[in-house]
Amino acid sequence: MVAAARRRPSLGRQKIEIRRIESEEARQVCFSKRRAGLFKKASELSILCSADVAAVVFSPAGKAYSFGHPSVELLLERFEAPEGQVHVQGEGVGGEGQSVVAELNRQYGDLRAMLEAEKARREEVEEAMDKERGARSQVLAWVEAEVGGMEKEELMAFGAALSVVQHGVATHADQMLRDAMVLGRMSRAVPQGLENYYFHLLQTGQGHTAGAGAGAGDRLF
Amino acid sequence: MVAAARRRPSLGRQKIEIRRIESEEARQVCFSKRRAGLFKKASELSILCSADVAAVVFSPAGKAYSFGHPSVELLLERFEAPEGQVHVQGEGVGGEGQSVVAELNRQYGDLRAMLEAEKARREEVEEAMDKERGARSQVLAWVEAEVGGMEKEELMAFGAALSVVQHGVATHADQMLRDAMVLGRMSRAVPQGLENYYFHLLQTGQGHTAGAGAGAGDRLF
DNA sequence: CGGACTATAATTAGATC
DNA sequence: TGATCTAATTATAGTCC
Repeated sequence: MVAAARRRPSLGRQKIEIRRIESEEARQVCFSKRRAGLFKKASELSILCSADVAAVVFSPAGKAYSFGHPSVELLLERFEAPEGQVHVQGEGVGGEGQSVVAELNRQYGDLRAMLEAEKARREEVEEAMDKERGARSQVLAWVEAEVGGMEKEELMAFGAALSVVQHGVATHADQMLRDAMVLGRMSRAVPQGLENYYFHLLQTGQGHTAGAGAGAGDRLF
Repeated sequence: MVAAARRRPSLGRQKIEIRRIESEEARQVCFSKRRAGLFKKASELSILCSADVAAVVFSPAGKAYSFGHPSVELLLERFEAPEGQVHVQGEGVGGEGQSVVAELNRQYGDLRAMLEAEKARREEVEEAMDKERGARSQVLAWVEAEVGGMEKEELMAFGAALSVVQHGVATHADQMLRDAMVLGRMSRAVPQGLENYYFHLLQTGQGHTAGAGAGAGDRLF
């Protein structure tokens, strides 16, 4: 401490947003630290609560790291065990949606745990989202209007379908646009300002059957 | 202030040793809290570092919870493949996974992979379900979170797809639900938000298990 | 990449409703 | 069983080795 002004050793931990870290280096450092932290948490959980826990992590580079008690393989096997798979026996078209809903509810049961976790993150995201405007708010407004008139049953189906849609969008945005065009006669309610893009990108398209993925939810969805 | 000495509201967090919690009740509470925390950490890791992460937890009662990005099953498949991976098993009950973690961190050879191209990473997304408001707001909340992280291009596709979905739902809500159940085996495409915290509920032993979820075929729409 | 360090952001044990 | 609250324990972002 010779110099008069001693440089502060560190600013201490800084708050960061939960979004991809752009800096290659920082991302790598963070990966190492958090991976270790995750495994530690997993370990503590298994010990404190006598629970079996397995965690697998693939680094961006492709390396695989894992933690498992009793062993990853064993747990994964148990997890994949088809013994629990639900078999929607002959989707007896005769049944009414209601029974399906009931079945769904039963299946998801404790899925509520997930909502719990999501809630936490949602709050953070919500904040950052306030700044966003533009096309986003348009889509939202549109959805809000549409959803507003749906019945529970429809809402569940909608939610399920959204799950699938979202994934497709994130993965193949362009292709999605084309497919969507072909499949739907999107002549109807389309967020303003977005319709132009549809036509703009429309070219070819082979229709696909829409499949919905169930979202999640204790009793809805 | 009635009494002279006001009892302190709480002693605050207490330090605990990492060993099986004897109290049945305390153990259950701890399990819930830490399970949520673990999944959150897993989610953050996957987002911050664009890493693929999967975690499976079996409660002492036998229920299985899981988190996976992109999906547990997809990652498990990859994990099974004999690549240059390193895994460790924690001893959980009775052991201290701590040292194991340290060892794991050290274990890394120098294998690079080709998985890098596969990450269709996304940004932050979270969904919160306000049970108080009903399914409607849940769907909205999800969409809200989803849309917030999309790029313009994705947004366009999303908007396009939405109109199609909306139409389909309004017309065949029941059927869509059914399709969702049959098609979705809750594996591949668990969309963000629902995807990030995509928990799977299993019941070792009896009853049926959950398996549903999102995941239409390889392509959706 | 794994450690070490500092100061601060997050998590969560314990008790309550 | 879940949500809250308080206070203390942990996890870590940033930086250097």
